[in-house]
Amino acid sequence: MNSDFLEAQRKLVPEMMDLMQQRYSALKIIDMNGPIGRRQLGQVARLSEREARNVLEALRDAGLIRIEKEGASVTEEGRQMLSSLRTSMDDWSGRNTLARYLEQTIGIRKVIVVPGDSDVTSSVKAVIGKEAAEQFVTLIGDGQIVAVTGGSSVAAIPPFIGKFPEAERLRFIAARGGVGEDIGLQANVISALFAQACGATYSTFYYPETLSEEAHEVFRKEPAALEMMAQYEKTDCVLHGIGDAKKMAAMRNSSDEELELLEQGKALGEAFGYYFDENGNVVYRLRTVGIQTEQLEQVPLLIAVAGGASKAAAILAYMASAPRQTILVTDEGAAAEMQRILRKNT
Amino acid sequence: MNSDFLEAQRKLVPEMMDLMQQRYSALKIIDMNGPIGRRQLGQVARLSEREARNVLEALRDAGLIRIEKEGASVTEEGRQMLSSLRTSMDDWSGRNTLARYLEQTIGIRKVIVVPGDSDVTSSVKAVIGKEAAEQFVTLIGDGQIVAVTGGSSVAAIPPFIGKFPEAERLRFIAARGGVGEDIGLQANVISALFAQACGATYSTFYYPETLSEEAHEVFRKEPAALEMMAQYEKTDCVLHGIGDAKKMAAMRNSSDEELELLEQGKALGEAFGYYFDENGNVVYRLRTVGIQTEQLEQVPLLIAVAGGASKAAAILAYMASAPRQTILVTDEGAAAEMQRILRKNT
DNA sequence: TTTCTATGGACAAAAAATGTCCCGCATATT
DNA sequence: AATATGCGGGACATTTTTTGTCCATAGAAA
Repeated sequence: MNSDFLEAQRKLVPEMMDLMQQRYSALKIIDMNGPIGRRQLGQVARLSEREARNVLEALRDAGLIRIEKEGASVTEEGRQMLSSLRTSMDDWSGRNTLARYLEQTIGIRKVIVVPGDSDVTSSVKAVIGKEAAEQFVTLIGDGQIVAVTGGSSVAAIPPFIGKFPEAERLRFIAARGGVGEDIGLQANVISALFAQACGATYSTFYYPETLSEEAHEVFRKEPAALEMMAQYEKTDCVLHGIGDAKKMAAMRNSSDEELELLEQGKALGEAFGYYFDENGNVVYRLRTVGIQTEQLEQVPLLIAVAGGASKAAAILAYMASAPRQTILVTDEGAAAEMQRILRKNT
Repeated sequence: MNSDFLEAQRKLVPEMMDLMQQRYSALKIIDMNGPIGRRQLGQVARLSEREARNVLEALRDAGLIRIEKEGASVTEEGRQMLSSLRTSMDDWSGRNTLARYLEQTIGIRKVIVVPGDSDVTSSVKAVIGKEAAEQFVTLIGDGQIVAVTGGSSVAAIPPFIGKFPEAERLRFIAARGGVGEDIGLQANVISALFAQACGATYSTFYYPETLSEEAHEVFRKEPAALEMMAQYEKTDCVLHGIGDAKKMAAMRNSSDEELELLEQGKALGEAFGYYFDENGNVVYRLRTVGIQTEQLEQVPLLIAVAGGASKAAAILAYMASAPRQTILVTDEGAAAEMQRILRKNT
């Protein structure tokens, strides 16, 4: 309940959250470090002298701290406030610091961490979808080409995309040819869902995967295939999921030699039909028409969507070589696990 | 729960609360008035064109409104936010607007409305006390004389006054001589409670009420009485309750002629031993040494404390002639009833 | 006593918010 | 069809606020 309220507030008055967190953490620091002075607080909380002073004065006016010659200390009321806000604030601000930690460590544009773990609570996927939808709508420009991949994570986005002004001039395409059986999660279908959700156009493209090498050669030169490959060159935005290498291979009924390759290459993550090892190296790729990793570098808006602790390793594998402009929307379960892995490896 | 959180927030980031309310009410207005423009919204919400513009842009960035050629309208997400915040915000902001309405209508410095009704929930008295204590501590200066009256409302304040720097140099006195039987609520005792709570000094003074007219004359010239009256001249702050005229008269075992006078004069409220009618006229006053209404005008800090719907009429009676610098701390029950009475009389 | 660190005052410089225009455009009205 | 109204958005000079920074001074500790 409280958490909902915080989320709602973050929407309504985003400026407030910074201030609130600043003051709350200052209060915490004052509580722990006994009487503390303005400059000292500034150092600990990474605030300039003036900022520290402002915070201090605000807290004093609120009656939360007492401010005397030997420094500032928390009043009884301040202590009550601290304990009454502890759970919800720490929860919220914990996810925030987690997100910033990942942004810096992975080295990508932005990480958004929603509460929960989609492995445990399935509804968390919808929250990820919602957040991703918001990023997409906010950042997408006019008249652009958007490539989407398959997977349930990406499929969770369209329900949260309403009609917006620029939408009509967008074109959604599948980032690759068809996957396996589960038709609900195919990239083709999902691009249609997107287009339908916001009133945009879309191109379908079906690429039979289980073909012989010769058939592939022929197919690649088909007008439809060439057209698709031209679109990939002009792609402005990619919305994609990240899969666990083993699960993906299993879902795709991969051949024994494929499995062998993945096993030997220690593949962990999968995205766009590429399999990545721990260090982001491509160890295998599906033979299909689709967007290429080199092309990704040129795409200005890249949104990766994946959640659940079980996907942490896969996400990290892909992120090791992901373009800097990537935005990752994930959940607390995956984010926490990613942090644990990263800390272990250092 | 949510309401608690808002209260906590009001303490932690008070600057933002009006911003939040501004945006929330703007969102409500946009929701109701269909597509509405910047200037029009400004008129309805009493915002300048620029302010309206800022609010509009903030709401747009939050994805809560859609802003098109024909004006701004609420998105689905905005509608959800609206309904999810409705109860808590309306509750909170309702009390706020109630407070401002009373400030303007009564014409006093400040009105604070706490949630609840002390007639119904007795713990609300403590909240009033807490809020009054905060006002007092914030606004009281150094080395001042504070006069307090009796009554359970004022008695609810001391528990929330901690020791603060200026406290040692304060002096608490009773605003009048003794009241009736209930010793727990006598002004003398309460001044002692205040002094004890914050480590200040206090003067006791006992004035026997049930004396003949001649005895009064003599008593008034006693050194102790004269000393007390001199203190009243120098009083810097008054903390007082407001009583219902009839109940007070009954509690005081008033004589038949007194009751007759109160009845004829249509006394509604009581404060400092003065009885007031609907228009704030003094219809009767107790024969006792105490602070005078004329002196009140000179007192810079006046805090009136009273709650419960049943006291609404009494509060209004006193407030009709209360000095402008008065701060009233009351509860929702009383405030709502006061508003009803005021609206009926216009 | 000396030294250290604290607060609070002060103030110029920088940054942000505000009021107030105008423009082009769509829609409603005459 | 012509006109008027109300819309968003750009622009800009002018406040108003915030920020960085210095200094004076007062307790606490050494």
